[in-house]
Amino acid sequence: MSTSPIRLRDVALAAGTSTKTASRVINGDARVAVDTRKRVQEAVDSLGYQVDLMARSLRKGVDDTVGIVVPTIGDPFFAKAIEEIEQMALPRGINILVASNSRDPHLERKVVDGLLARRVAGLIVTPFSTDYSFLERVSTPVVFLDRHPEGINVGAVIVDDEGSAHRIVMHLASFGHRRIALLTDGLTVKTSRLRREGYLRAMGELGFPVEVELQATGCVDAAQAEACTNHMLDLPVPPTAIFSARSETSLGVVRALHLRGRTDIAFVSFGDFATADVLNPAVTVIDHDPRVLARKAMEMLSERLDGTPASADDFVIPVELIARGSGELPALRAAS
Amino acid sequence: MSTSPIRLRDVALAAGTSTKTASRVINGDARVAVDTRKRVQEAVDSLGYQVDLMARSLRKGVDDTVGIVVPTIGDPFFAKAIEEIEQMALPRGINILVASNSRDPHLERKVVDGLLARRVAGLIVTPFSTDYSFLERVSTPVVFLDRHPEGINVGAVIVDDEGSAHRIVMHLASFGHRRIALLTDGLTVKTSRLRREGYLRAMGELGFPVEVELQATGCVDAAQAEACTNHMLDLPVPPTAIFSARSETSLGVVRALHLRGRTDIAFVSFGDFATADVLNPAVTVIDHDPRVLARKAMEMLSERLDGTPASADDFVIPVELIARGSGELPALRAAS
DNA sequence: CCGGTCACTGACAACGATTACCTGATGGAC
DNA sequence: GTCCATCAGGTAATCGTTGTCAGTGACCGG
Repeated sequence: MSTSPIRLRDVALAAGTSTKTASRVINGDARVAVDTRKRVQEAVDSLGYQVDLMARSLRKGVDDTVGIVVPTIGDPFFAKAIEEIEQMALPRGINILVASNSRDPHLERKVVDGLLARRVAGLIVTPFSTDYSFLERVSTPVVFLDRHPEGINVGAVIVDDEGSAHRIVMHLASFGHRRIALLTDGLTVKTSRLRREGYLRAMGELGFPVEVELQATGCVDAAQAEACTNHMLDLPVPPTAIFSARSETSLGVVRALHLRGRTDIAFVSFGDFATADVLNPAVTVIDHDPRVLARKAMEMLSERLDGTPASADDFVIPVELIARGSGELPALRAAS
Repeated sequence: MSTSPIRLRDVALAAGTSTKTASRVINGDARVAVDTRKRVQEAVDSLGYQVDLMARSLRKGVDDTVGIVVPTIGDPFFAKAIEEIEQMALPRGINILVASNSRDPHLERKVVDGLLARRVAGLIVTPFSTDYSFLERVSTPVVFLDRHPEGINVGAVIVDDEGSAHRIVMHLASFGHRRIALLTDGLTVKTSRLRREGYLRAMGELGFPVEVELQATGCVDAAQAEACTNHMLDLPVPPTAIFSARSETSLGVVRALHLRGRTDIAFVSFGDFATADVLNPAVTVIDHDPRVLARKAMEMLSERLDGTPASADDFVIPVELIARGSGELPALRAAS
């Protein structure tokens, strides 16, 4: 059933040349006589030869592969980022290795080490919380996505987390809200910390009281966000507005609000999601587009692969607040 | 900045053994003296040695890697499938290579060849429409996901597409619908064909007229599905119920229905999606869970890697119809 | 005391491609 | 006619690891 694999030497034999010449033809080296080139080409075609990429990579020292590390692959935000990167890599003949750190810093280190051991040409990482100083000893180019890494002085492709969060709160306040709740991922995640800082700064500037019970800072997934939202709605004096700091937690918030029929509560999501504009009211969001971030990250990695040295500066992707209705609901009931 | 990589020979040198013995220690070979093992271990730790997986793979002939080919990575259905597979592979030390065929049969062939050239240990493929007979000449184990492949007599992990589609139509009919519209992907996609067959069979059994204008069979993405839905709603006699054959097209249908305020139209989606149960009315779906399919596929691939021969039988994952409201709306206006 | 088994170890080749270096031929300049 | 530059192509080393096989002592039963 299975045919023995065809090696370069078989091609060379068939074409009546040495492996070196065959190699030259395959790699597009100009210094081969037209006639010889043709013979090799024919041999390649008729035998159906395919380069053994393992062998090539071993010899070259790097694999034509880019590793991507994200917290969870199934999260649509990261899935779209991966898709974008894969699309950009395809024409260059670069394959994509995906790995998740499962929100575990220890595992993250292992996963990154594993990819490095594979001699990937480059790495795109959404850092979770590890200390990344070990990467300074590594020559593999790494680009950080969505979060600035800790322990290493390398730039990342990010958005203005703090400023955007600040803006969301200001937006809600302009519609009369004072009791504004915050839902974030765990605070070990850098983006969560920054978005919370923006929230706190805005609340401070507005002179609004910052209440602990209005901050849910451990919402890892939609289910937890839903539980937290329900809990807040059950407070003696519930919030009149909710700011969800991640699109995945937003799904949980939406669920809670809709299932309880409390769509009168204002809501803004940091990050868009499917059906956000279909819900009633449609959800106001910060347009945090993973594709744009991913594209820039891959561009930077490509440059790095071509020799451009790493920059320590972050690249900040501008984002917009898309008002769709849920964020513009007024605070009907006089705030506490 | 970048240190020269540490090779096995460096470890062997430091431990005062041969590379072979060092290799034995690293691979957990029992036949090494305790003392020697310790010395090698220490050398590994102090030097920070990491196996060069390229070299190992070349030597072994296979790479500890599984390739996954899907139409689009960003589609939540496939993203979740990839996630599940990655999670299962992680403890086995297997890495995941993802590639999309971008809905292009020609590209699909190239992508698969590329992965094979990389000597992946195995492949999980959602076939798009290529003739897969070329895989019969290949010894790499392949498991097909979600769709039965053409041109090769190998089983796949699928659901009962035809039967489930039939069931959806029957369900809608039981609420008085006769003018039931169908939205599918292109008919070159096997699942689209089968789901349409189920639709046609049910319509035939019910004695309902099958109208061409109620079948949109080229809805590649949500945007096209939205356009098709709008077109159908503009018909002189619009459908009273819609059956969307993919969760991604369902997003487009939902969009059209909600933006036009036509949530009185019954709707069933083949495949669940985020916020499906939050919408008003909540969307009735066939619970076509990518994780379950992916888990089974990876289990089959694992067995294949351990030597179990391929089976020609499909493995059919049972699915359920989850009634949430949208599929149980009555056909108010007397059907044509 | 000898042959045999066992535990441990190392030298060497091999995986399949690329590449540094080299050879032989050609042809034009002088 | 000789010499050198240039081109085509070959030989062998190499990438880092592991499989094969051989070899060294130690220990055991007879």
